[in-house]
Amino acid sequence: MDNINIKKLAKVLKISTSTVSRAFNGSVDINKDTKERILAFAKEHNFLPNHYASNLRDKKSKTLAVIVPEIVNDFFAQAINGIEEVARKKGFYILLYRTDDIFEKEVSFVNYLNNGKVDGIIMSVSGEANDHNYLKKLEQKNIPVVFFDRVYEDIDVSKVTTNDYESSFAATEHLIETGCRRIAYLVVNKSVSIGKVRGQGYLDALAKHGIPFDDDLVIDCSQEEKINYSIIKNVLEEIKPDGIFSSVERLAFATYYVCNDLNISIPEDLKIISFSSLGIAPLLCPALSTITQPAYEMGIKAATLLFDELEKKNPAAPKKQHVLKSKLFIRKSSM
Amino acid sequence: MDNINIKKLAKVLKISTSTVSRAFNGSVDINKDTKERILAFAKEHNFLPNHYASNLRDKKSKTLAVIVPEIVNDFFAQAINGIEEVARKKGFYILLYRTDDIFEKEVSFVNYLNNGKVDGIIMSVSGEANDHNYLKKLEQKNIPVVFFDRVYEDIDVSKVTTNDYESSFAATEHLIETGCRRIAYLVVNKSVSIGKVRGQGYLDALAKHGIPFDDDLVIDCSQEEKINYSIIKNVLEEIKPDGIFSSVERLAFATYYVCNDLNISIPEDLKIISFSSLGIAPLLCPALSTITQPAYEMGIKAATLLFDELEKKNPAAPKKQHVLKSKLFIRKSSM
DNA sequence: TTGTAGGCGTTATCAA
DNA sequence: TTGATAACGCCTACAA
Repeated sequence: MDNINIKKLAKVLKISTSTVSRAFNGSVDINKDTKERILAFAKEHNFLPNHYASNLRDKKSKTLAVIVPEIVNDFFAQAINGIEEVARKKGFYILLYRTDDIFEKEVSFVNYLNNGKVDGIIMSVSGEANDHNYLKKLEQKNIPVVFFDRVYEDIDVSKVTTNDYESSFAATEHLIETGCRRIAYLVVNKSVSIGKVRGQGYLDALAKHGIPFDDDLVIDCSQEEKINYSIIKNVLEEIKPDGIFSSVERLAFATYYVCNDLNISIPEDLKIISFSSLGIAPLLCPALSTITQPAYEMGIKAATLLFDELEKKNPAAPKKQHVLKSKLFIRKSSM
Repeated sequence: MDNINIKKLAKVLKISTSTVSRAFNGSVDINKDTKERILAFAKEHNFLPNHYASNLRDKKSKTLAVIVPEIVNDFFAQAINGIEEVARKKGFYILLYRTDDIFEKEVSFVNYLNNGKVDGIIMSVSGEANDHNYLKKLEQKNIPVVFFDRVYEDIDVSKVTTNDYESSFAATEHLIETGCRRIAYLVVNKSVSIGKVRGQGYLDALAKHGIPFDDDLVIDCSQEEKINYSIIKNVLEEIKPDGIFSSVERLAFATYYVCNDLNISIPEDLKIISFSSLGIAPLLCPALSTITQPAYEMGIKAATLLFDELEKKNPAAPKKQHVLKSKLFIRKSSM
C-alpha cells in the first residue's frame, strides 16, 4: 500500500479511475455517496492525487514565483506575507527566490522558470537598465509577471508601486524646513527605477527651495555593509552634510552606526529620514523618521493583479499600474 | 513553435528524443558535438525540459518546503537565507509556508505536502504537545523532515537547535548579577519545546541564586501584538518586575513600547534581555541585550542535514541532533 | 553513440 | 452517473 495512486484506489474500491479523479476535483458529475466513500477511503489511506501528474496533464502548476532582492528586510518580508495571503486562498504554492540585488541571479532565476514550473511571477527587480530580453521570453510562454516596488519602466507588465516621487519630495522638503541645507541622498543604485524616481523628488525639492544641487551629495552605495559603512563614514567626515535622505533603510542604519562611532549626534548635528518599513523605527536611538510603504498591501495588490491576469478571459487587456501611498512618519531623528 | 517539447525538438534536429533528453541530463553516452548542437538550438528557441514531466517520470521534485511561524523576523529571515543558499547549490526549489504560529495551519500544510509535491521539509514548529500523527504520515511516504529552533521532542527527525538551556540560564544569571530579584519570563507558549527549555534555564538560574520562583512572573503571551501590549502593561503596573527575560524578540519590543508609555526607564527601573537576531539591536533606545542565535548557520545546517538524508544510502541511519551555540550580547538595556 | 517504446499518475473526452 | 482510453512531456531500459 506504499505507492498508492488513483489506479490502485479505483481497483480496491471497484470503480473506475475517472470516478476517483472526479471525487477529488469537485466535479458535479458524481454521486454524492460515491464521492464520500472515495474521499473517506483516501483520507484513511493518506492519499492525495499526485500534483506533478495533474500539472503535466493540465499544464497548470498552481505555483507562482516570488523574486525579491532580500528577505531580511521588513518591507519585503511583509510584502511576501501579503502575497502568501492571497496565494494561499487561491490554493497556490509559492516558490521563493532571493537575488541579493544581483542582476545576474535575477536573469538566471527567470530563465529557469521558463519550463512551465510556475504559472506566474511576482518580482521586485534588482537590475539596472540592462537587456531585458530574458523577461520578454516569459511573455512568449504566456507567463504573466507583476512588478512591485522596484520596476523596469521599459517592460510592459502590471506594476505596484508607491508614490515615490511625492514622498521623496515631501521628505526632502521636510528636512529643508527643519533647517538642513546640505542634504545627502543615499541610494543603492541611482540609475534604477526607484533610485531615479526618488532622486528626482529630492532634486525637485531642493530646486523649489533654491538650494543648489551638489553632485557630491548623491551617494551611490553598494550591497556590502562594510563598504557602505566606510562610504558613509567618509561622507560624514569629508562632505559634512547636515541632513540625510536615505532611499533604503539599511543605509540609514549604517549612518546611525557611523554617527555613534564619530560622535555625531542625531538630530542636532545631522537629521535623518529614510524609506523604511521597520516596525520598530520608533524604538531606535533616536526614533527614526520614515517614509513607510504599505508593504503588506502592496503584496496583496501585486498578487491580486497576477491572479487577475491568470484568470482573465481577455489576454490582450492592458497592464495595470497601481500606485499605493506611502506615509511620512516624522520622528526624533529629523526634528 | 509555441509549444515546444523534446519531441518537436528531436524532429527538427532529426535525432531521437532520447538523445535530446540525454543532452540535458549530463549523460556521458552522448557525442559532444551532438550535445552542443542540441543545447545551442534549445537555448536559441528558449527551451527547457518541462519540470513536471521529469518529476512525474523520476518521482523526484527537486523541491523542498520551508515552514516557519513568521517571516517578518530577522531570525527566520536569516535562517531562510541559509536554507536557500544550500538549496540553490543543489538545484532545488523552495516552497515557502508561514503558519503565523497557528498549529492548524501547520497541520494543513503538512497534510497537503503529502502528494509528492516536495522531496523534503524543513520546519520550525508552531504547535503544542498535540497529536503529531500528521508528521508520522510523512515518514510512511519517505519524505524526510528536519526541525530547526522549535522542535517536537517526540518526533524522531534530525534537529538543529541552539543551546537554549545554557543561554537562558546565563541570561537570567546575568540579570540576577546586575541586581534583579523579580525577573519576569516572557514566553509565547510555555509548554512548547523552546518555551519549556528556556523556561527551565530561567528556573534553574533563579534556584542557583536562591531566588524563590513566583508563578506570576511567567507571562504566557499571544500572537496578537495588541493583546501582548496589554498583558505586559498589566504586568509592569501590577507585578512590577525589575527584570525581563524574553524568549521572543517581539515581546521585548512590546515591553519597550509599554515602558515608553509608562515612563519606566530601561535599564534603571527595568532591565531587559531577549532572544533576538535583530541586526540593529545596538541601535535601540537603549541598546538591547540579546541572546543571538546563529540563524543563518542554523539554516545552512538544517538544509545540509536534509540533503544528507535525501542523498543517503542507508535510510535507517539514526537522525542527527545538531546544537549550535547562541551568543550573549550584553548591552545597555541590562547594565 | 543513438533510437525505440513503454510508462510515470492524472484528467478530459467520449461513449454507455 | 460511470467507465474506457488517450494524452500531457519526459526518461530509461533495452536494442541496434
